[in-house]
Amino acid sequence: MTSLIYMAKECLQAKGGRMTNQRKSILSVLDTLSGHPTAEEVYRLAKKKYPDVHLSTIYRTLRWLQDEGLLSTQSFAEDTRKERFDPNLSADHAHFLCTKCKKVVEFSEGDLLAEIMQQFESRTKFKVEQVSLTLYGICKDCK
Amino acid sequence: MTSLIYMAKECLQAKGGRMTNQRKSILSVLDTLSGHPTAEEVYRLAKKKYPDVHLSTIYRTLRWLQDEGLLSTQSFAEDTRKERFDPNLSADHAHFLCTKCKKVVEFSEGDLLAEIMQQFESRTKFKVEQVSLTLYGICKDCK
DNA sequence: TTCTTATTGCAAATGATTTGCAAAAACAAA
DNA sequence: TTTGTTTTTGCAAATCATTTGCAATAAGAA
Repeated sequence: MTSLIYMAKECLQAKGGRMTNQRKSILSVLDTLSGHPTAEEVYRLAKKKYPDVHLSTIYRTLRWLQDEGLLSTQSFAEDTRKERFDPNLSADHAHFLCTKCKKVVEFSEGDLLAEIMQQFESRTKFKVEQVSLTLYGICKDCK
Repeated sequence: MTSLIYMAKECLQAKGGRMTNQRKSILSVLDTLSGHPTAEEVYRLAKKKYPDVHLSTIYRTLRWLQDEGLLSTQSFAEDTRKERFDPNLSADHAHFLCTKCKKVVEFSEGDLLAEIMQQFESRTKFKVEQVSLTLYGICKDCK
């Protein structure tokens, strides 16, 4: 799997964009992180590598990566107003959110999701383009 | 199925709350509405019945109904910052959102959702308390 | 009708995210 | 390396949905 940094560089080259220290720090944070961070979380971590990044730069960079299709966003019932950024682009995964520790766990569920889409399409004649499946509960560690 | 208005009155009686004209107008809007309105939408409709309602009263009433368990909230990828209020309390339904006309369609899917929960629980040893399934696409009318 | 206390209107606060703009930094070209 | 062009940044102010404090209003019991 190619890294975010690499893919981002390709986008920049294609459009005459520039690789700044700020972007480098943000990309490396996203590359090493396993979860679904909020902008604030990315901000805190990116600051360790490049203390002068401004929060608005985090937002701009995250939004840019999203526009380039290198990142998707989720919002969970826990806090619907706060966006979470998901570097895992494969469409065939679902999420589990622990309501205690707020941890997000991904699980690939490609077959199931595809089946749900097909069933619903044939039953309703609607055209389904995307499925979002999220489970809420308590993770093993918190039990 | 008992109406929202009726259930709300019961809640009021139990706790010495009061049935105001504002609440009546909001409840009747929710009772007749079929979709998943935002606070703004409830506001616009409630104003027709009781022109002096203030938006903050809408929010307070919606939140109150939610706390009483008579309403649940959803947020959809279309606009993650805006909450939508769902008078359908049965846990066993999923949503389809048309990305063109923003219409929300509910479909009962109890068996499927229960099965997903059980499968995931036995596979991961996590405790699943809630499942949220949302499909996005184009509805029949918009095709 | 009166009294108590829940509820409202309003304006101001909040919190996440976005935007305008002048200053700073990339990178291409010289 | 210096210059020039253009992208990107920092910062402060704007936005937008939602919440809150408080004095004024109105339910509903007595």
